[in-house]
Amino acid sequence: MDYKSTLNITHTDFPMKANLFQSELDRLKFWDEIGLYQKIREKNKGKVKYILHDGPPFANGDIHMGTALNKTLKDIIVKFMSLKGWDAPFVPGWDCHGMPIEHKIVEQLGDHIHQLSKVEIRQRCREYALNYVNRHIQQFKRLGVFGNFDNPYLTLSLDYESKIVEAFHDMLNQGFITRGVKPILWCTVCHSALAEAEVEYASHESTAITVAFQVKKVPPNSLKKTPLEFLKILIWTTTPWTLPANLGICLNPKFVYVTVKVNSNIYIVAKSLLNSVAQTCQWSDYQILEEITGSEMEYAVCRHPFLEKDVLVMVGDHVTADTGTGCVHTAPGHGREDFEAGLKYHLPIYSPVTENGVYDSTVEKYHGLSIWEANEKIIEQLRLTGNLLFKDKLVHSYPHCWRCKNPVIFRSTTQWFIQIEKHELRNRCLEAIRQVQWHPTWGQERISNMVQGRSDWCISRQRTWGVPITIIYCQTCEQPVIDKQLTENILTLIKNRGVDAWFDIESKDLLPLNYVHTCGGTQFKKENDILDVWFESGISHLAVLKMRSELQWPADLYLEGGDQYRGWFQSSLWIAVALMGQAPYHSVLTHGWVLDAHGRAMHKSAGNVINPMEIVEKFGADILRLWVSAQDYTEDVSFGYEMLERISEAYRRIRNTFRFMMGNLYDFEPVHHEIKDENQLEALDQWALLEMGQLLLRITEYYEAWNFTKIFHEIEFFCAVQLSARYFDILKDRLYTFEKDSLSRRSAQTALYRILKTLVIIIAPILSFTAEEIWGKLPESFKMAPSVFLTNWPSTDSMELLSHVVVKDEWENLFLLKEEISKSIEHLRKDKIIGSSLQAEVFIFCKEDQWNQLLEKHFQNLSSYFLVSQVTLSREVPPADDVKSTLIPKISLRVRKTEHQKCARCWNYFSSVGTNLDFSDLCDRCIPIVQKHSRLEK
RNA sequence: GGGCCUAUAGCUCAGUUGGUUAGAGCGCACCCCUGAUAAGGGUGAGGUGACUGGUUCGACUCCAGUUAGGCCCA
Repeated sequence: MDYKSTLNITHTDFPMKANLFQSELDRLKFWDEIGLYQKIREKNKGKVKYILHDGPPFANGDIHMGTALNKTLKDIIVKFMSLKGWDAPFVPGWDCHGMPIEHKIVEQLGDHIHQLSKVEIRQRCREYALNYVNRHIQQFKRLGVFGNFDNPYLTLSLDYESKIVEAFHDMLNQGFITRGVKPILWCTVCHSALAEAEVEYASHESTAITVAFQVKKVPPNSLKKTPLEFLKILIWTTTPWTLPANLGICLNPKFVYVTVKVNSNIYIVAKSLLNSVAQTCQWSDYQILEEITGSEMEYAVCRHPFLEKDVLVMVGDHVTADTGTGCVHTAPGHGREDFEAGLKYHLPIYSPVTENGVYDSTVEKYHGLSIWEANEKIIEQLRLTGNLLFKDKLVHSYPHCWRCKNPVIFRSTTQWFIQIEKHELRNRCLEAIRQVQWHPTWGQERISNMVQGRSDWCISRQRTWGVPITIIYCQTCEQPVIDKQLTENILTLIKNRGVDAWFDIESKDLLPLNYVHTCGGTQFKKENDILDVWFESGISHLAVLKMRSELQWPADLYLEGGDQYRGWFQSSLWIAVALMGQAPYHSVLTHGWVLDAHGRAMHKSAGNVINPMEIVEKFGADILRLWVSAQDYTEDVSFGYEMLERISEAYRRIRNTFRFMMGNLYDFEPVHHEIKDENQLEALDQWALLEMGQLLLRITEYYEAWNFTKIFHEIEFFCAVQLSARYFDILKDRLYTFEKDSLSRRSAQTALYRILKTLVIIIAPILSFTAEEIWGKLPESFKMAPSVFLTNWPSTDSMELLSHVVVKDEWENLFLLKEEISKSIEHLRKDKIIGSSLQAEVFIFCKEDQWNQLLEKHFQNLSSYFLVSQVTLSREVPPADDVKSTLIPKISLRVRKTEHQKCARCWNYFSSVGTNLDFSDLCDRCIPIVQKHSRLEK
């Protein structure tokens, strides 16, 4: 007879196979329909705010793995805080201005660009940026990210732009912002400044020369054995045309230099480069006179090789010993490192080259001559003065203009700067850094070093797509006009018409009527430059946190990749400390880079780039989210398909665990069946609920500590070991074969019901789609809200009672013993004596009181806990030859095949099977149930 | 070249202040079950702790260096 119909077999329409890609779309639709984000806002209205301020990604291209990691981490935190009862709004943002977008548009337009006005070009850029903002929004939503996507913050919005202009003028008026000069990449053919991304490196032939600078003066006590009158420092350069702008020579402070006698001359070169210099200059015979370190030569003075001026000897770590002489010709107006050295030694940033690449009047000798033509003349001049030691052609990689393909130069131009030392700004930033919680803690050291070491922040860019630097100059004296009314007019203009208005308006329309500058000038012009985009994003805390009523300043948390120590963390900090006197964040959390399976960075050229949307399509967003949670994101994280397989396995295990619980609760009505008094629950169910409660406590802590990896492992362990292997396996007998409405079965269901409801909420911040899918499948009587995200974090009320009733050590011991029994049974199985463990009968020999107390306490249930036919306890010493050894020293075990018959209904091997003549294939536990069942059928 | 970071089983991670035989889950192998079934259970095999040297009675843990990799600079 088939007794299956008399069992309580699981039933659920929650599918085992997730088919995430499709089912996630249904969840998205559901969230959209009920307006979930707004509902969460309403639910937590009035609660304490928790502000995670989103750093704006650049509105270009599709999102990459790093963006996916970043937004998912933020989303997990925001969802957890919301469930925990904080008012945690999330306003996503985008960085919309900047060179890459402008570059794309300029490329698209080609020559047509000359027919368009600045405002028209800007309109194209705006459309381009907005298009990508929309793409990003779709992609973030697809990842399951919750936020105010209907009203994000955009750096190109009118509100935001006017806040940028306002902040700029605030800082200008407080003296933080000033003009200065700085060398930048410059194309002398296009007459324009270039960004690093706008140069192409190509092969170029230069003339490399070795030049001698006569030493005039050395620091006291530096050189003792070398006569000064013949002493020269040798430099090597591939840009002879920069020699007129030379103001110094840099040595490496740590290098050892030598003075070398060659015929009647004495030269200084780095010791390690002496051989190569001697070879290059073809010295047949030379003699080392003395050694000296670079730092000992600091502040020596040399004579320029062909101009009437002295130049300074400096030291810098940028000086290398791979080529040249170890002594570096330094023209602060024509190179980045030269510029830095010039600033350090207070040299002028001298750049005597005009925008079309000819010398200005300060270089009398070559005035009006192109720098390319001057190269030969300068070499000739050096030869005449006897300071040219060697000349050669050198083919090397050199920057060229991306548009006209001509070689570019470094040339100094007037730029706007934030003065790092003004009003103690640097020190105040360093102090503000100490007030912030940095995670990981080394972040504090990292950003402090950067803040400590950086030079003035150049905030001007010679581009079109950005927020203009709203300054008016007097054409007579070339000075910026500082006037209160002017500033107000500018701010009003921008607030009303946006920054595009700046490009249309005449400067006289902004100035008071008949304005005369202090110098007497009456003609004015507008600044053409725009602001660095880092300045724009750096004011987001002012433009967003301070301006939106649902947010607040400062933020509780900034969470970005480690590259933002240099970027947004810092730009935001400088501006906040300057204008607000403190950091714009209480805490900063950073994550690492997403690398490929081999730990290499993802690059298009390496062909190892993985697109997160592809992963979503193939595996589902929840798999990606689970992957995020499994990683220790404080370091770089690897992404590979083996790992994704592991993650999918874990996902299936978690999903099936839920499926089992749901399948066994099909006939459970909480109002009627839930056992409210924990004391009435069966011991095993009490244990399971205590485990659940303790897990809840730990997981809550881990969420609060942003330690999602631990959550992943805990959840996986709980599902695989605590529930599936331990609890459910024992429970099946009770759930399937006991009378439907028996107290024992309802006890098990009560536990499952509570575990299910707790677990579904605590996985929701990570497995958002699956949690919502489960929630949707729960009977209405199980839940008090339409979405899992509108519930509250589970309570731990029952914990106290349970922790008194349940002795965890007892259970750990029981499970340990079960493991030992399994090992013993494994031998019988290997010998083909039994198959299922239910066929085994166990004898436990133990003389130890504590163990016996424990075993006797649970004696009624031991066979069900151990999944065996029968357990016999004995205090006697077992016969030595018949005993399986065990890891528990005080206990010996003996297992053998049972002699009992298998009950056809519950599959247990009980002594009662076969004793009833009417039901010869059933045990005495099943008989009344079958009888009742058949009565009901009649 | 500089600042900061990383290196523990095939994968993801644990490892209290240096102290027995370095743990877990997954995967893998073998077995069982067939009433969670493209599921479930059991057992087992996997680690020169990147490498080298030092401190120590004792080092995965502390120190130095090397190698490989990452971010940001230069």
